[in-house]
Amino acid sequence: MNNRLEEIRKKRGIKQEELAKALEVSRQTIGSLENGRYNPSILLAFKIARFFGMSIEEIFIYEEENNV
Amino acid sequence: MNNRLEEIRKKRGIKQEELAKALEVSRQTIGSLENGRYNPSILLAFKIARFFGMSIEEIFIYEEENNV
DNA sequence: CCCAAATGGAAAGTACACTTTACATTGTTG
DNA sequence: CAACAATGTAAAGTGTACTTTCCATTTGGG
Repeated sequence: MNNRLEEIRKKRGIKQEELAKALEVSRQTIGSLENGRYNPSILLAFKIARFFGMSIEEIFIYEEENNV
Repeated sequence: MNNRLEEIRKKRGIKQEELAKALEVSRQTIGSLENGRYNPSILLAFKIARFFGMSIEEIFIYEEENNV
Protein backbone atom coordinates (compact mmCIF):
# COMPACT_ATOMS: atom_id res chain seq x y z
CA MET A 1 0.00 0.00 0.00
CA ASN A 2 1.20 3.49 -0.82
CA ASN A 3 0.15 6.64 0.95
CA ARG A 4 0.32 10.40 0.52
CA LEU A 5 1.01 11.11 4.18
CA GLU A 6 4.27 13.00 3.81
CA GLU A 7 2.89 15.08 0.96
CA ILE A 8 -0.29 15.95 2.85
CA ARG A 9 1.51 16.63 6.13
CA LYS A 10 4.01 18.97 4.47
CA LYS A 11 1.24 20.76 2.61
CA ARG A 12 -0.23 21.54 6.05
CA GLY A 13 3.19 22.67 7.24
CA ILE A 14 3.33 20.46 10.30
CA LYS A 15 6.15 18.34 11.68
CA GLN A 16 6.11 14.56 12.12
CA GLU A 17 6.24 15.13 15.85
CA GLU A 18 3.24 17.44 15.86
CA LEU A 19 1.20 15.02 13.78
CA ALA A 20 2.26 12.18 16.06
CA LYS A 21 1.13 14.07 19.14
CA ALA A 22 -2.20 14.98 17.57
CA LEU A 23 -2.83 11.35 16.68
CA GLU A 24 -1.47 10.01 19.97
CA VAL A 25 1.16 7.81 18.38
CA SER A 26 4.94 7.95 18.43
CA ARG A 27 6.97 10.03 16.00
CA GLN A 28 8.57 6.82 14.74
CA THR A 29 5.18 5.50 13.75
CA ILE A 30 4.60 8.51 11.53
CA GLY A 31 8.05 8.20 10.00
CA SER A 32 7.55 4.49 9.40
CA LEU A 33 4.25 5.08 7.66
CA GLU A 34 5.65 7.86 5.49
CA ASN A 35 8.56 5.70 4.45
CA GLY A 36 6.47 2.63 3.84
CA ARG A 37 8.00 0.42 6.51
CA TYR A 38 4.55 -0.79 7.48
CA ASN A 39 0.84 -0.11 7.08
CA PRO A 40 -1.31 1.64 9.67
CA SER A 41 -3.95 -0.21 11.65
CA ILE A 42 -7.43 0.69 10.50
CA LEU A 43 -7.96 2.70 13.68
CA LEU A 44 -4.89 4.80 12.99
CA ALA A 45 -5.95 5.18 9.36
CA PHE A 46 -9.30 6.53 10.54
CA LYS A 47 -7.60 8.93 12.95
CA ILE A 48 -5.30 10.21 10.22
CA ALA A 49 -8.16 10.65 7.76
CA ARG A 50 -10.26 12.44 10.33
CA PHE A 51 -7.35 14.68 11.31
CA PHE A 52 -6.85 15.82 7.73
CA GLY A 53 -10.57 15.96 6.97
CA MET A 54 -10.18 13.45 4.17
CA SER A 55 -11.30 9.90 3.45
CA ILE A 56 -9.03 6.92 4.05
CA GLU A 57 -9.11 6.23 0.32
CA GLU A 58 -7.80 9.71 -0.48
CA ILE A 59 -4.75 9.19 1.70
CA PHE A 60 -3.98 5.48 1.44
CA ILE A 61 -3.67 3.96 -1.99
CA TYR A 62 -4.52 0.28 -2.28
CA GLU A 63 -3.63 -1.32 -5.57
CA GLU A 64 -4.42 -5.02 -5.49
CA GLU A 65 -1.28 -6.04 -3.64
CA ASN A 66 -0.13 -9.30 -5.24
CA ASN A 67 1.62 -10.60 -2.17
CA VAL A 68 0.78 -14.30 -1.89
CA MET B 1 -15.30 0.26 15.79
CA ASN B 2 -18.62 -0.99 14.52
CA ASN B 3 -19.26 -2.39 11.08
CA ARG B 4 -22.15 -3.31 8.81
CA LEU B 5 -20.53 -6.46 7.47
CA GLU B 6 -23.17 -8.99 8.44
CA GLU B 7 -25.95 -6.74 7.19
CA ILE B 8 -24.24 -6.11 3.85
CA ARG B 9 -23.21 -9.74 3.39
CA LYS B 10 -26.73 -11.00 4.04
CA LYS B 11 -28.18 -8.39 1.73
CA ARG B 12 -26.00 -9.93 -0.98
CA GLY B 13 -27.18 -13.38 0.03
CA ILE B 14 -23.75 -14.90 0.51
CA LYS B 15 -22.40 -17.12 3.26
CA GLN B 16 -19.53 -16.30 5.59
CA GLU B 17 -17.56 -19.05 3.95
CA GLU B 18 -18.10 -17.69 0.45
CA LEU B 19 -17.07 -14.20 1.49
CA ALA B 20 -14.04 -15.63 3.26
CA LYS B 21 -12.96 -17.49 0.14
CA ALA B 22 -13.44 -14.43 -2.07
CA LEU B 23 -11.31 -12.35 0.29
CA GLU B 24 -8.76 -15.09 0.86
CA VAL B 25 -9.17 -15.18 4.62
CA SER B 26 -10.55 -17.82 6.96
CA ARG B 27 -14.23 -18.17 7.76
CA GLN B 28 -13.39 -17.48 11.40
CA THR B 29 -11.94 -14.13 10.45
CA ILE B 30 -15.24 -13.08 8.87
CA GLY B 31 -17.18 -14.32 11.87
CA SER B 32 -14.88 -12.49 14.24
CA LEU B 33 -15.27 -9.24 12.34
CA GLU B 34 -19.05 -9.55 12.18
CA ASN B 35 -19.25 -10.21 15.89
CA GLY B 36 -16.81 -7.48 16.81
CA ARG B 37 -14.12 -9.68 18.30
CA TYR B 38 -11.48 -7.61 16.53
CA ASN B 39 -10.94 -5.02 13.82
CA PRO B 40 -9.69 -5.82 10.32
CA SER B 41 -6.25 -4.83 9.13
CA ILE B 42 -6.40 -1.95 6.71
CA LEU B 43 -5.54 -4.30 3.85
CA LEU B 44 -8.50 -6.54 4.67
CA ALA B 45 -10.72 -3.49 5.06
CA PHE B 46 -9.72 -2.39 1.56
CA LYS B 47 -10.39 -5.87 0.16
CA ILE B 48 -13.83 -5.97 1.79
CA ALA B 49 -14.73 -2.51 0.55
CA ARG B 50 -13.56 -3.33 -2.96
CA PHE B 51 -15.47 -6.62 -2.92
CA PHE B 52 -18.72 -4.88 -2.08
CA GLY B 53 -18.04 -1.89 -4.28
CA MET B 54 -18.24 0.47 -1.33
CA SER B 55 -15.91 2.74 0.59
CA ILE B 56 -14.28 1.68 3.84
CA GLU B 57 -16.18 4.44 5.59
CA GLU B 58 -19.51 3.07 4.41
CA ILE B 59 -18.80 -0.32 5.94
CA PHE B 60 -16.71 0.41 9.01
CA ILE B 61 -18.01 2.96 11.46
CA TYR B 62 -15.41 4.80 13.49
CA GLU B 63 -16.73 6.83 16.36
CA GLU B 64 -13.93 8.42 18.30
CA GLU B 65 -13.06 5.35 20.35
CA ASN B 66 -12.19 6.57 23.83
CA ASN B 67 -10.04 3.62 24.76
CA VAL B 68 -7.00 4.99 26.60
C1' DC C 1 30.74 27.18 9.59
C1' DC C 2 27.96 25.58 13.81
C1' DC C 3 24.47 24.28 16.38
C1' DA C 4 20.03 22.70 16.91
C1' DA C 5 15.89 21.04 14.94
C1' DA C 6 13.84 17.55 12.04
C1' DT C 7 13.97 13.17 10.17
C1' DG C 8 15.70 8.23 9.22
C1' DG C 9 16.05 4.01 11.00
C1' DA C 10 17.59 -0.13 13.99
C1' DA C 11 16.57 -3.29 18.15
C1' DA C 12 13.83 -5.42 21.46
C1' DG C 13 9.45 -5.85 23.54
C1' DT C 14 4.11 -5.87 23.59
C1' DA C 15 -0.52 -6.07 21.55
C1' DC C 16 -3.44 -7.75 18.29
C1' DA C 17 -4.97 -9.51 13.47
C1' DC C 18 -5.24 -13.75 11.39
C1' DT C 19 -4.54 -18.98 10.88
C1' DT C 20 -5.60 -23.80 11.86
C1' DT C 21 -7.92 -27.06 14.51
C1' DA C 22 -11.63 -28.40 17.07
C1' DC C 23 -16.09 -28.55 19.00
C1' DA C 24 -20.74 -26.66 20.17
C1' DT C 25 -25.05 -24.44 18.81
C1' DT C 26 -28.72 -23.23 15.71
C1' DG C 27 -31.50 -23.75 11.87
C1' DT C 28 -33.40 -26.18 7.97
C1' DT C 29 -35.09 -29.97 5.32
C1' DG C 30 -36.01 -34.69 4.19
C1' DC D 1 -36.49 -36.92 14.67
C1' DA D 2 -32.12 -37.35 11.91
C1' DA D 3 -28.72 -35.33 9.47
C1' DC D 4 -26.43 -31.76 7.46
C1' DA D 5 -25.45 -26.73 6.59
C1' DA D 6 -24.26 -22.38 8.62
C1' DT D 7 -22.51 -20.00 12.34
C1' DG D 8 -20.30 -19.11 17.09
C1' DT D 9 -16.33 -19.40 19.55
C1' DA D 10 -12.06 -20.97 22.03
C1' DA D 11 -6.97 -22.18 22.05
C1' DA D 12 -2.44 -21.97 20.47
C1' DG D 13 0.73 -20.28 17.10
C1' DT D 14 2.63 -16.62 13.68
C1' DG D 15 3.25 -12.10 11.64
C1' DT D 16 3.11 -7.32 12.04
C1' DA D 17 1.71 -2.66 13.95
C1' DC D 18 3.31 0.12 17.43
C1' DT D 19 6.25 1.48 21.57
C1' DT D 20 10.52 3.02 23.80
C1' DT D 21 15.27 3.84 23.49
C1' DC D 22 19.09 5.09 20.99
C1' DC D 23 22.07 6.88 17.49
C1' DA D 24 23.06 8.74 12.75
C1' DT D 25 22.07 11.87 9.05
C1' DT D 26 20.13 15.89 6.99
C1' DT D 27 18.84 20.58 6.91
C1' DG D 28 18.09 25.39 7.96
C1' DG D 29 19.13 29.67 10.49
C1' DG D 30 22.39 32.42 13.21
